[in-house]
Amino acid sequence: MAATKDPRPCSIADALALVGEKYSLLVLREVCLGNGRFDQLVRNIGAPRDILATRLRRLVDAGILTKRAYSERPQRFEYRPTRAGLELEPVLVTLMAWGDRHLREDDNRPMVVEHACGNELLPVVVCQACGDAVRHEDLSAHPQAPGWTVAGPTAA
Amino acid sequence: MAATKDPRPCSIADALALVGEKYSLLVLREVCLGNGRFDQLVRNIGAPRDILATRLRRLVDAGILTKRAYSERPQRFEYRPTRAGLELEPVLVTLMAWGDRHLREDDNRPMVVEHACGNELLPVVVCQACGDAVRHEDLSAHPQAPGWTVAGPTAA
DNA sequence: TCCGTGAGTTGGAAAATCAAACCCTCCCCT
DNA sequence: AGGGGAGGGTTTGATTTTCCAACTCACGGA
Repeated sequence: MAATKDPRPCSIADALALVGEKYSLLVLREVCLGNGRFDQLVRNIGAPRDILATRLRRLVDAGILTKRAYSERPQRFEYRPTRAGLELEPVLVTLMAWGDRHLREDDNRPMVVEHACGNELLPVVVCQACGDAVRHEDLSAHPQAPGWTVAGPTAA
Repeated sequence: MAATKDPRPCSIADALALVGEKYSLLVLREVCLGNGRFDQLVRNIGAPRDILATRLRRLVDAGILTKRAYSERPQRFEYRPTRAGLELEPVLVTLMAWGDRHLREDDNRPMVVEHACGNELLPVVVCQACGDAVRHEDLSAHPQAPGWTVAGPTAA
């Protein structure tokens, strides 16, 4: 999976190296929903069991999931998100909202998420400093390391 | 790439079916930075040229990228994000922030993004209704379709 | 004419995925 | 004591993808 010669140091690439493989983010979805058992994951995700076992090992090694026994004798396990894993949930809900908007005609969404405030969750990515929603035109990229060149209006 | 029997209708899965293949989101990163030419993409992403060609076709077909000629005679092309593509940028910056926080010791980030407000962009995913940052404990999932079962505190 | 650039395509070896079957441990039923 | 689950994986062999290097084609410039 390692992009053998990615010349760009990049946290997006690094993050995707951990969670960008097929099924990994769906595993996280299920685990965040509380469906952390192997057979649940197989059924709900539709992944081959061997692949799923590989992904789970990777995610545990990466510190995104933990494996806990929910029963000794017989030993039975459950995967749960770590804090780092939970912090990927905003990525999931943002991706879900994008899919709802662009991949479906209005309002046959497969799932609605409710926020503690009582409203349906419509996730918006904002700038922490000013609170404004992030729009492409308002961003400019500043590479900190060699290997980067950016063109156009976002140039350093 | 299609998960042949995913029993869960899910916009996260659908979105990942389009942009979840290896390199696709890195293509979007580059294109959002203004580096939309084939050879730039090859160099900056480090992907095999044939795979990249396949990904670009898929992303154009999906309406996430467009292919424009920036020169006739000789014909030279450039890929640019569509509106739908630009709306994935919040996912990218959120993922980048996660990688910066969890995958690097403090402050050798490869790239800093500046927001129009003058501050460094720290993306936060908030609930549009109440403005609060999204935290796992505040969410509850409500499946709208058959095939879903959720366990635990987020149950329907 | 020869070289270089941009934008891919082609061919074959190497790696990852898939589906189905299998295994092991325990528990329950009789 | 035997048989039948369930849970949590591993094994096997066929199918797909990826990977890499080399190649193509169209131009433009020296």
